[in-house]
Amino acid sequence: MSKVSLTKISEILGMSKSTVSKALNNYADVSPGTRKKVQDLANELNYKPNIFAQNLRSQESKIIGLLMPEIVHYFFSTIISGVAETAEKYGYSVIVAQTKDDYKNEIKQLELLLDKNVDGILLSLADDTIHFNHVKDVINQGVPFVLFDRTSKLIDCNKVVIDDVKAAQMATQHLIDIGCKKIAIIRNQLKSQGTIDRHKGFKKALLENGMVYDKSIDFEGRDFSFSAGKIAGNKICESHKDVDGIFALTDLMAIGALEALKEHNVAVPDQVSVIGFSNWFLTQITTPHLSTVDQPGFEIGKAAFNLLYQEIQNKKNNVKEASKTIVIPTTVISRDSTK
Amino acid sequence: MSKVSLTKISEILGMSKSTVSKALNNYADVSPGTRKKVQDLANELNYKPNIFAQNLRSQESKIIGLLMPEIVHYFFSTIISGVAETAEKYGYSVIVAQTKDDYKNEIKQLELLLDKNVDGILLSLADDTIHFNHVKDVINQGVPFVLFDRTSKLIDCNKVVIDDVKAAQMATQHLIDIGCKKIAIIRNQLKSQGTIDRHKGFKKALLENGMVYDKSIDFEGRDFSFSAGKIAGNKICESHKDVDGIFALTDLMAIGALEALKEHNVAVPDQVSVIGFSNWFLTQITTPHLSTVDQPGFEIGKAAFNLLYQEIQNKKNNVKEASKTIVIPTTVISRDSTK
DNA sequence: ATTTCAACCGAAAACGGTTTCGTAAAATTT
DNA sequence: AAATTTTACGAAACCGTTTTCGGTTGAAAT
Repeated sequence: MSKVSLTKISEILGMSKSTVSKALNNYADVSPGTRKKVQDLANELNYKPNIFAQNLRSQESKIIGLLMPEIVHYFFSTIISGVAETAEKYGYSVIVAQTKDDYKNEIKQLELLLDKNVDGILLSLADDTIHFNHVKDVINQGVPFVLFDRTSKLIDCNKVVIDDVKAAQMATQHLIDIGCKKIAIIRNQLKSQGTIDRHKGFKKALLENGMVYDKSIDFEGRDFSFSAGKIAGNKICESHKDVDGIFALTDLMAIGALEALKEHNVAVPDQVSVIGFSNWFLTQITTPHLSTVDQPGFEIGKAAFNLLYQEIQNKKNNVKEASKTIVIPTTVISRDSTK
Repeated sequence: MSKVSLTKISEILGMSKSTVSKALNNYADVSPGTRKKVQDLANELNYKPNIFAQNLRSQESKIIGLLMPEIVHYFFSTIISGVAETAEKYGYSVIVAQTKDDYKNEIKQLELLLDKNVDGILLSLADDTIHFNHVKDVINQGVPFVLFDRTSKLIDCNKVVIDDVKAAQMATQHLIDIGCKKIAIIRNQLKSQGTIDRHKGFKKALLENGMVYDKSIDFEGRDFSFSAGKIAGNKICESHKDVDGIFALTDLMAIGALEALKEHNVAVPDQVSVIGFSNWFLTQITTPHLSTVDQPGFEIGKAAFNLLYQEIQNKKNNVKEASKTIVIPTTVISRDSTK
């Protein structure tokens, strides 16, 4: 409990704290004898340098901030995991915070992170964020900063994303490949870039395969939820019996549709194939197990930290680099809901 | 970008940094005139006190560490959320780390948190942690410390838990109340305290209702997984057709059992009722929706932080308090898998 | 006119390290 | 033996705050 400091050690040994510091940090200008004396005593007293003092001197905390829409969310929790594990390798710790998809809160949480003097910030934008001054301010202050997943073209900075267009296209292509002739899409309002791009990818796949995009089986839910998926599923069962494939923009919507199909005694995948998006854990335990597109959160988190780390190094070395965007590849995972 | 410090402000205004500091911190011995001058300039220059210097002075970081077995885990993610939201109210941030249920890693992560000089630590023990010296060391160092969920009687400190015995008893009682006469239990090895207690609660409910505990329908899986639950479910369908109720110690096992029942065309809940444990999100979207016991992670996290905060205050004020254990109430949630 | 007492401000220590620079002693070269 | 270099150490500045403790004013009280 009795905090042992550099000064204390120097007093015990009767030398200056400069020498003690140098002995512990393996400076060349300290004799082997004194070095050993210092290190032995330091070990004996279980000396740990006071990190607050080190922070003050170096002006860095070795802590980064990770801010995202939700913590209780499979995808984002895999991102936390990826960021934390990667950060640890470089001696960094991660402060985690959530915006609850609220613009005002995003501003506040960003402020809180800056107040802690984190060495850098990783952010996934809130859904209703349409002004970006708070983000640009952070960047202009010179704080290393990386956007991931929910990004914006209006912000010039390093980013980590997936190719939603391509991913959605691949998912749709998968349905086509297994023989689906009439494919419905279940989605949210075309607000966020991700939704827009997935929708685009869906239509692209249809086009490239000479199929027509039919607006009447393009279902727009009020959100990304299970119940929104179920409502759409019900409509399909009731009014569009010729649909033999469903692409839902989220796993949750897909599972909602699955339940609707079950209740209408529509066999999956025999009568209708269903594919979701994200590869949440729960897709492995539905009946039938849900085909989906893997959106690798761990990899995204890992890449985001690595980019941020680069920025931190660049800042130290006073080098400027142009912003880049890393695209993490996605893969279609075929399970029992498509065949 | 040009960092504006107290000293800089004092130089511009031609006064001492003591006065500037006092003006900003509303000390009494500074005249209204100078106070205004200082505050105006501080606002104009967008002055933010350097938190590293403050940390060094106060020897506190306003950051706590949250260490738990897994991050990608519904229950634990709700705990992160509860801790983070509560901590924010008191100006604290939360560093999140995971042990991956590994004893060695637990030691390492604990060390890393201490190295960051966090003001306190919240820990949920790894499954294979059976020696507690690393934990006791932390406590003996005087670091505010609270155990939650996975705790140990061998560690004397503040704790936040649920009453597993009672919760399991209530779950079993629910099955009994709806008319189940032969209730199987699906569980893991009786290793962790949680498992032991839930098993105890199960037997207690049977006893209190004059029912016999039948060892042949007590299924021990190799872990808490979906597949372990499914294996048990299969055995029930094949060799114990008289079973009309299943209590699984985790939701995942319950859902595995559900799948097995489905594949054997056993109707849930008409022929067999199933109840799980934890109220993971996915219980709301299975078919049928799974009855379960709510294990309120958010509340647990909230209570854990509040306890830790008390400890931090007590440490500042040099008061010692006896350790206490807070028990967060659980409730049975009846859905479609029991009736 | 002297004492008393607020009111206001600043010097300096403290928090605990790191790092630059100067210098004395020892070792080496002329 | 003198000049030069190397080795080993310490003084002191610095990072940016907070806070104690005096001290200097001016106004009020005697």
